[in-house]
Amino acid sequence: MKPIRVTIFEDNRHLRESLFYLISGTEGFCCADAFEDCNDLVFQLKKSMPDVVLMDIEMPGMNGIEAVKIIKQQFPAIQILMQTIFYDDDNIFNAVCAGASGYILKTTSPEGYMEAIRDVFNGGSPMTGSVARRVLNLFQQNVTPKGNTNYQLTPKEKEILQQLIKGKSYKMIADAVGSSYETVRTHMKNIYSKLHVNSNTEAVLKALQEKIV
Amino acid sequence: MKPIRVTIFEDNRHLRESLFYLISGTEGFCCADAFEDCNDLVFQLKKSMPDVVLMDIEMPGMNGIEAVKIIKQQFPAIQILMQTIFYDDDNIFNAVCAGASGYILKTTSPEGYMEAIRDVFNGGSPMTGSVARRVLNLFQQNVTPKGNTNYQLTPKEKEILQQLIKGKSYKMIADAVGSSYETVRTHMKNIYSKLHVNSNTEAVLKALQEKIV
DNA sequence: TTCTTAATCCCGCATTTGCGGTATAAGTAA
DNA sequence: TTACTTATACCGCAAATGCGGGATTAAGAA
Repeated sequence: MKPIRVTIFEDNRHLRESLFYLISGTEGFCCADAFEDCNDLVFQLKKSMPDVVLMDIEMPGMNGIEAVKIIKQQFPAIQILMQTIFYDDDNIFNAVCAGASGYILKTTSPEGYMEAIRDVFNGGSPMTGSVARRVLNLFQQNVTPKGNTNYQLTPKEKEILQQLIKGKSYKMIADAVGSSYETVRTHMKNIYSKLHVNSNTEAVLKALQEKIV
Repeated sequence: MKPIRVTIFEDNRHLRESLFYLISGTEGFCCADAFEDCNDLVFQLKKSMPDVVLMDIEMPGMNGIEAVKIIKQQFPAIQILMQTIFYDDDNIFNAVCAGASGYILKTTSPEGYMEAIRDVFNGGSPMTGSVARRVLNLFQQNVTPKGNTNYQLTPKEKEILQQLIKGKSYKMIADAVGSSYETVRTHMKNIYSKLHVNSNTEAVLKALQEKIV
């Protein structure tokens, strides 16, 4: 069984060295390298070829989020475990979007660290319950803005609205749904009235936001 | 210190009773009730007033996801921990959207169960690394559809596009950005040309989809 | 200095849209 | 039967939009 190769990016020297010895000293792991910043990021990674990168978010020079983007672009196979001191929604959000796979706090125990590294390596996304909660909150906010409000659109109206949010004009919609231009206009009037909007852009916006379609 | 009150919804009798005794027998916990289905869900919850609900996804009658929606609507303070046999993206997605706070597998150890219950109670979202990974994947898919294509919009053009996707008319935009109506029209022409669209609905659609704004 | 870009503004015209009517046929609920 | 809803269709008009021009100014780049 090959050991899991880990490369560390962490500006705090004490923590960096502690992690280095922790990882090197654990059966089944191997600390390929440890850097204090992301200079020569790509070059260093090419040399050390890690399975897992342990990335600090707060660093001088290039920050951890930027580094994650680059790593994921250049080495999509590398799993990235973020470590940070803070619970910061923006950072969590950005790290996740950039492609980080796990997110742990620096207060995590040595055993926790090793388990998290093993977990990301095995395709998991280790994160403490509190970080996960924040991710879920962001998820709920962004992915399901609402979806509860009911505008009582008839099937035909929904069909026409669907066409509208594809960017079609009334004429094209009429053609698409097999009704006359004037009929589409009538339906649109009713849709606008039900959605409480008064322009096509507002209708598109509302339809997309509230996932009426 | 008050014990954490837990109510179980789980159709498998063996597991339900095991969990009941596990929770009741653990210091600091109290199993308020245990049901095999979600009939009289609201009534039962009013009676048992739990802090945490342990909810099975696969159940006869009302499924766990529906139940979550109702619970979150009626009792927003109750934390819900989903338990399931499967890793199913759709279920994870739906449960999260419905308002579940944690997601564990039934193969979790008794200690794991208790820790997860404590974690949701304390505002965390316990989930195994593999579940978290699926949530993150869904997150990345839904929240960052693309974002790579670059249309070279100038700052002013972006500003105007931002106003447009709020549903404003040219006149209102002119007012909002402090330019004349005619200037806005000129910018719009350029925006349309850069985005390769030829109507405001298409522009809104493209702007929202590709997160140009 | 010249060239380019971004931002500003105006005109005109054909088309589209928003909104006010009116009206008919089919199906459904009271 | 009598409403009500849904879908259908048309007219007219004011306003908004899309698109073709042209033009000036300030700021940088070559």
